[in-house]
Amino acid sequence: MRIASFNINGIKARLPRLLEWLVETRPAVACLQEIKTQDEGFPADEFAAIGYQAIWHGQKGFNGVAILADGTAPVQTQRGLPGDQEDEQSRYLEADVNGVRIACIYLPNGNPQPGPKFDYKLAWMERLRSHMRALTAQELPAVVLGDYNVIPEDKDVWSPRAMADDALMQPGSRDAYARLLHDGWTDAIGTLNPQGQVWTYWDYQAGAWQRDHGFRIDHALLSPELADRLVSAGVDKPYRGREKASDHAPVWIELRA
DNA sequence: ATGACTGCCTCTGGCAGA
Repeated sequence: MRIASFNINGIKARLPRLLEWLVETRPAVACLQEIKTQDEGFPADEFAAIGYQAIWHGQKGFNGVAILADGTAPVQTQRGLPGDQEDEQSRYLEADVNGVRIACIYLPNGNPQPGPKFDYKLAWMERLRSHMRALTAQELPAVVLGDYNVIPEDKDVWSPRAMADDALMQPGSRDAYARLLHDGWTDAIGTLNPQGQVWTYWDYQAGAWQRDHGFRIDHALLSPELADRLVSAGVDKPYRGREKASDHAPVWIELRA
């Protein structure tokens, strides 16, 4: 069973690329981030035409997440991250698919830091941790995957020096991410690539793709119940090099049965 | 070098992204 995540940076602009990727790699589940559309604009029919059913949480202009499942309807278990009634940003969606709890996240970027956007990021990460602890308490086979907007360690970025002031790799961001791992969650791609140097994002600017100036910010965290079933994990890197590509590449995990 | 690109909604320039 393959479960994938793709920050698509605009579902309208990216639809042909997205459909192509689904047909070519055929994940059982695909989590999408940055759909950048209101609920009414979500192209559910286009996905149904290639055999995927979907749930989504849109927002006008930016953010927005969705969960697609091959040949079955995702059963929604949560829409929006709990813990703050005031938070109206669409960054969290959760569903059960084939006995696995799937949480699709688009964690706040946090730049510029310091500042209110960074404070929001850290507060969001605290809320995420609380909710993930609730998931592990239920002893569910669960995966929380998506764009975490955190570079976990220096080996996960082409140049720690160039990125030193970025919100993605501040100690506060990294510590909050490390706490999730300490709680018992397994970083699938990180665990299978201990040497680092695996990227999931390359900036549009400054020839970052051509120079392979990337970093790893899209992650799949597995609950203890699911970690035992991990077979492999990876990045669909070539999709970053196609025409009209997203600035992220898709990431995926493969689970036993 | 206060650089570089892309998408969105549109006050077609300003914001957001990372």
